[in-house]
Amino acid sequence: MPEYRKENLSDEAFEMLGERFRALGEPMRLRLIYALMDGEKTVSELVEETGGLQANISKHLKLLLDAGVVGRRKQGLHAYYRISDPTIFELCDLMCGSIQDQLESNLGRFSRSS
Amino acid sequence: MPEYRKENLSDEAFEMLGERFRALGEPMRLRLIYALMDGEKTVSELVEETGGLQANISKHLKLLLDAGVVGRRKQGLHAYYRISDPTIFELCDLMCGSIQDQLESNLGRFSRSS
DNA sequence: TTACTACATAACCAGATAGTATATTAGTGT
DNA sequence: ACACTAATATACTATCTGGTTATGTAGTAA
Repeated sequence: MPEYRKENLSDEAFEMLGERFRALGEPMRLRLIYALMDGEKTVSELVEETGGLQANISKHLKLLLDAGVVGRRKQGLHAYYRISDPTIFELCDLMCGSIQDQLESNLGRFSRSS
Repeated sequence: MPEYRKENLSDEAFEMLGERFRALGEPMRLRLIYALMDGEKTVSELVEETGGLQANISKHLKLLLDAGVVGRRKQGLHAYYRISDPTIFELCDLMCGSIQDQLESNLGRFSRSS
C-alpha cells in the first residue's frame, strides 16, 4: 500500500514539467541562475561572471526566459535578466542536498540563508 | 543587497546538478517516476502502465539508474525498479506548484499526501 | 536440449541542442 | 543624415538524444 496519493497528470503536465526540469539540466544555465541570485544583471555582466561567450549566454538566457525561469527588461542598450520564479532557489537547494546526501562529498550549495 | 547568501560551487557541482535535473527533464522519465510512486515495479509493469515500448523504457530506466534517481534489484526473470531518492517527490511537487502558480491552470500534482 | 519469457543492448535515424560565427539593433558622435 | 561602436540576438553546424527495430542474454520449464 502506497504511503502517498497520486493525482492523474495529463500529457501536457508531463511535458511542462519536463521542459522546466530540462531548463535546469545544463551546467551553464545553472551558472547563470547562480549568478542571478545576486539580483538583476545585464548580459554583459553575466558573460563576464560565467566566462562564457556572449552568443552562447544569450541563447541560454532565451531558453530560460521561454521556460519561465527568468524575466527580462530592456533599458537603453542593456537587457536586464532576473530570476522570475523564486521556487528555483528551493529546487536547486533540494537537489544539492540530495546529491550531497548520496555522495557525502562537499559540493557547496545553492541556498538562501536569510 | 541580496537577500540570500551564496557559497562557491565547483565546476563539478554544476555538472552534477545539471545531470540530475536533466534526468528529470523528459516526459517519459517523469511518467516512470510517477508510476514508481506506488512502489517497486517490474519493467513489464512499467511498460504497460506508461504505454511505451520495452526497449525505450529500459533505456530510460538505465539513465535514471545511472543518475541515482532509481534503484534496481533482480529476482529471477524480473528486474524490479524503485525510487531510491525520496527527494524526487519534493522536487516534483515543488516544480508542479511553481508551474501552477505561474499558469493558474489545473495540472494536478505529483504529491505525497500522507 | 529446445522453447519461452523478461529484460538489456546495439544499430540506426530523425529531431533537438550547445557552441560558434554572423547579423541586427540601439545608442553616440559628427 | 552618416559612420562608428556597443550590446544583444539569430543563423549555422556538429554533436547529442529519444524513439524504434533488431539482436543478445539470462532465467524457467518442458
